[in-house]
Amino acid sequence: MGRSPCCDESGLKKGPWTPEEDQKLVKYIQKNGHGSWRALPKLAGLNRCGKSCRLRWTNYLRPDIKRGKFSQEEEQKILNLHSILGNKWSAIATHLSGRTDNEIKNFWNTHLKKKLIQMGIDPMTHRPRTDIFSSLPHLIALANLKELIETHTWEEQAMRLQTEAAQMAKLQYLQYLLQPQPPNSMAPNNLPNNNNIDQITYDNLLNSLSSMKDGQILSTSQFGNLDHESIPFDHMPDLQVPCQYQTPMMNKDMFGENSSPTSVWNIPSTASPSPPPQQQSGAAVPPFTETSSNNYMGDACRTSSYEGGTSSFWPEVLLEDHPLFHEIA
DNA sequence: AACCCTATCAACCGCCAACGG
DNA sequence: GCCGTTGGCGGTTGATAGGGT
Repeated sequence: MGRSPCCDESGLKKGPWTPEEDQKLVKYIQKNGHGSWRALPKLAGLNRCGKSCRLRWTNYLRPDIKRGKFSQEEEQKILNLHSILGNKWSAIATHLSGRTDNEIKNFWNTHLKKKLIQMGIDPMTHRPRTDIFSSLPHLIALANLKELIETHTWEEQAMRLQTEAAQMAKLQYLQYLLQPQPPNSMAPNNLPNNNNIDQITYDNLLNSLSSMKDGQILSTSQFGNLDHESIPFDHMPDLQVPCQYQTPMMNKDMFGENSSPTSVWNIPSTASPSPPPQQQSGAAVPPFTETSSNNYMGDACRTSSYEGGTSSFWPEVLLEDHPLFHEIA
């Protein structure tokens, strides 16, 4: 047993492909199909290894490849899929027609990963980060706030502080909504009896996330579509108490119109545990169940028991917990 | 203009599973 | 069942472009 020797063979060309080489490869495959990749280079008159030819074809020359910038819709889809599938780039690519796994991987590593980190969300678990670095943007904002105090009136400071607090609350709410939760979740008694956190709201949240520019720190305007009409901000303080919800395991546009029932984000209106979501036949991804949760999310989902419906999460640092907050206030 | 730094992405590397003799 | 071959995948690298100083 051993690695394929094809790439170790000396004398074969490496590095960027020339237009002539591309032409040879395309011409050959269009005429004969690729067949055995190992045999192809010789047959096509290329001084390359089969692996290099395969990669060039699948990542660049294939006629069905879509090039150019990723759309907001694609970006949102990648975020959704990555939260479920992790770094399974080829699996993610199957849901984005015309995009290669390599392209998606690059896009993730250069854009989306950074964006999530900026938001204080762990790009691997899609959950709020609790380490010191995750709070950096907030601390910087607070530092800026402190600086403002020295140059502004008390009224101006108070107004500014209020805005910052609202911003933090919204950030927390966003993070809370993005928090992966297990099945059989309990609804907190103190939330309104409605289903406001549904697919549309979730889509809005992800749109907010997607529309952020690289390096941008959250601003209140980023949540423009999350107002009192669409989400229960009146209950924001309650979000710090232990509570659970079912989470969306997939977005409706991920698998087309017939997505799994788990694509709807339900907040049960009673305190009784809700049944686990049922899987629809043909769903590309299994429903979120305790036994399969390892494949989806982080440890918390895997290890928690939800029979009794009681658990806690959200180890988020509150704005008022920060020493600077009191110093300013 | 020259240099440096950063972002981007095509291409490579190494590992692994599937397959067939 | 063993072993070699092959294709596929995810991680990483390095060339290049573009922006900033």
